[in-house]
Amino acid sequence: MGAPSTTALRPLQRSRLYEDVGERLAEFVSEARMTVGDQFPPERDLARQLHVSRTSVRQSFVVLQALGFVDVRHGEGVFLRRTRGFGDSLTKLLERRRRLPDVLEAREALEVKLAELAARHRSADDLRAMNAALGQMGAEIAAGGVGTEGDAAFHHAIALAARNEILLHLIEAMAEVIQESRIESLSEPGRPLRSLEAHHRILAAIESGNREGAAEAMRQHLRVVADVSLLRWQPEPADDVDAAD
Amino acid sequence: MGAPSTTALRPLQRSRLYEDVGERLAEFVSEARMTVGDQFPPERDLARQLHVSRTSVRQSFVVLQALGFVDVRHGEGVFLRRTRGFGDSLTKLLERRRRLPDVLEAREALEVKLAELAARHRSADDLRAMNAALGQMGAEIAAGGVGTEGDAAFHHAIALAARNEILLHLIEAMAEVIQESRIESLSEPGRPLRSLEAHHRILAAIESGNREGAAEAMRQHLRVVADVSLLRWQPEPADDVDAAD
DNA sequence: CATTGTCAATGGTTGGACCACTGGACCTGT
DNA sequence: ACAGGTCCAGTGGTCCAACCATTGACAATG
Repeated sequence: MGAPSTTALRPLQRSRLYEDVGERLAEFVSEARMTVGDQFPPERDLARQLHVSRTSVRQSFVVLQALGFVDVRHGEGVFLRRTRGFGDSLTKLLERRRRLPDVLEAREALEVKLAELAARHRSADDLRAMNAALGQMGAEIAAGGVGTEGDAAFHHAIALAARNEILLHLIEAMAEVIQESRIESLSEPGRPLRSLEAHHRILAAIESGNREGAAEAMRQHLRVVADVSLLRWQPEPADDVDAAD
Repeated sequence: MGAPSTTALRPLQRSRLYEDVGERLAEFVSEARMTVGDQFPPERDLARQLHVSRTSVRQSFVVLQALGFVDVRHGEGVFLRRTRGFGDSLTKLLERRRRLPDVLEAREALEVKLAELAARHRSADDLRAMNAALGQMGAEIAAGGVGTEGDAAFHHAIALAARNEILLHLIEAMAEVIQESRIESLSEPGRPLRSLEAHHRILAAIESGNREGAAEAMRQHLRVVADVSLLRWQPEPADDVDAAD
């Protein structure tokens, strides 16, 4: 461990072949000016031209199909299904820190709606879960913690109470990034208690079935959270050139 | 075509092998009580037990990795990354018609926020695109059409103007299903013109930078659309038993 | 002209071979 | 004993060659 941390000796990471192939295919789509519905060259040709096995090409297409970018039809060929964001799946997008403002805005869009729906659909069990989460958060804070677990549990309970699988899926896809901003926010002095109070207001609105009130309480809460997160946030210099916009 | 339509002779459709393997793996995860971080059996073993080639098993894992469910580590093995919704990706969720209310609610959550952001960030180019879309929609209607293309172009232009890649990605993931409801809605007598008027109100708010007004105009517009769609909507009986809820 | 049969093109699957990486067992000199 | 190095079995990564299954077009047939 005594050696200086050099740039040259950083761990070299080899990407998987099918990932590289996927990138080339993305390049090809734009170079060849392909539009939705167009057909790709046969797998065998692509394999020959890229100097990889057909297996690797196929793995790429399997992934691209799973992500909804292409349409693989037995006996016909492979077809382009949508162009936008061919290279960046949601996961990849979320990995970039400099997207934090985007994430916070998206979170607000989803959670405000979730709170509104929760106020409409909440059951006795849902309310119990939310209460338990707040109890947990209080206990965490009393024990000297910042209450991240209780916080996460509360928001999750609301998402479940909203009874909307699509929204639940979307918010869960962003769970990891949201967790990061949550930790930042709750580490601010005085924040845990203030957040806990905001949560109680949200819960009260949901419990009484006040949809607009629940939505508004959630919006206020998230704006504060976002504000704190953004203060600590330093945008990274763009590591790639996405000139097109 | 004179033969009676029998149940037995319906076209049999084979799913892809790696999809079946994926389902088995999902079953395995729950049967084996696997939790996050646990390791899967080696690919070779799985291939032998499932009576498929190792290639097919690998294709499954490649897809599962792309969807974020597993972690494939060269030289080590394959590990479970998250349990939630192993079986149902967003795509699969969206394929189910009986989720229409969920889709419409999710759409409202996203598009209302997009309108608000568009009112803040719109450039001259954005406004031109929106105007062009409304022109196209008007032309379609004048030509006897219902204006679906112009409608789609308008909403897309707003999504672009919002300058939020995450939200853009989310709304695009739902583009297909939204298009279906769009067609239904605009097929209603008198709807195309009424929609066009609503669009003009939204555009006016965005153009003047009135964030709250843009959000509210969009909300009103979508509530009408949702209302009409829901009237025609017939929930399908559950085709699967998801008892857990 | 409609129907049927044939066939080339293309994706789907297989089994086996070999390479690359990881982690632990084992050896070795001190 | 211990630190260090070596070796090796296990595991994922890639390739190849062959064959199966499906599709669409075209020729042969009536």
